Amino acid sequence: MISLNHALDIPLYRQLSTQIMESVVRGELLAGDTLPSVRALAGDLGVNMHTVNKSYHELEAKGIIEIVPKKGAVIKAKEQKISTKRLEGLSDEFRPIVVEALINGMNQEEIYMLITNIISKVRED
Amino acid sequence: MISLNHALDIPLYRQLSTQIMESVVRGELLAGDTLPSVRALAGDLGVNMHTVNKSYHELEAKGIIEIVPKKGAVIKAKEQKISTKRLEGLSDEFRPIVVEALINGMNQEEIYMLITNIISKVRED
DNA sequence: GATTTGTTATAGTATATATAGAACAGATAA
DNA sequence: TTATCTGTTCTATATATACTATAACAAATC
Repeated sequence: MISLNHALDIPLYRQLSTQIMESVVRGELLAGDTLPSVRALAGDLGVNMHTVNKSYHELEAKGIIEIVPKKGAVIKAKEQKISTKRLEGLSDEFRPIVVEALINGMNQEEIYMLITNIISKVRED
Repeated sequence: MISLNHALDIPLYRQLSTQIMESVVRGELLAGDTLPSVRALAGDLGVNMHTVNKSYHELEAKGIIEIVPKKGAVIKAKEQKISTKRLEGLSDEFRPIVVEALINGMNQEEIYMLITNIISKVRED
């Protein structure tokens, strides 16, 4: 179930993208599955159609779904090997948070455990 | 040396905060050291005084520096144990990026290696 | 033929980011 | 003491982003 929180300082369209990605990671959404139409999902979530549309296009840019005009959004098969470019992008995103962890006194091992806990949580929910 | 990139979609004040935190992690800035005045640093970096001021207050909110009005910004001693609240905050920040890594085909071990590489880079620079 | 689809366009509001200039009061240095 | 520097506060402007709202279009579907 998807739930958006207007109180967070995380954009609604991004919250939606992340939750759809988590569903894919959990195996709830499989390659070939179709996402609801932008209007239908917007109605369910109580947000504007354009907000859902923005999320879908973000997911398409990440290579997670394929949007077929006049038809729908389909989950793509997971990639086997991560591209160097995407790996660099992830590194840039991880870096400032890793720095924050280090400055708060966490060592490498503790960061590993935090990552492990997060992966468990994602798979649980 | 601090360098801000106007082309990135990362706010200037946040780029500054992150780079100061990296200097602390590297041991270039030690507890008790004083940061340049907001006007002086703004002049060096070619940005507005308020931008530096916002960065300093962000660092103060994170517990990294202490701003003494009319005097300056001083690096605080590193905390020994991370608080539960801050750990939850870090978890929330890590989560969407971990999900992105997983969805791009990375497994736990590969994420570990990425973290290790990032830590090395931060300490090198 | 009617509905649904993603797309495109226009418009409005709110917030965030960054700049600019001015003024204040306290601390520091000459 | 005087002058300078400090962080703070205020007003103002410009731009970008986020979100909503409404409308219309053409193609696919029922």
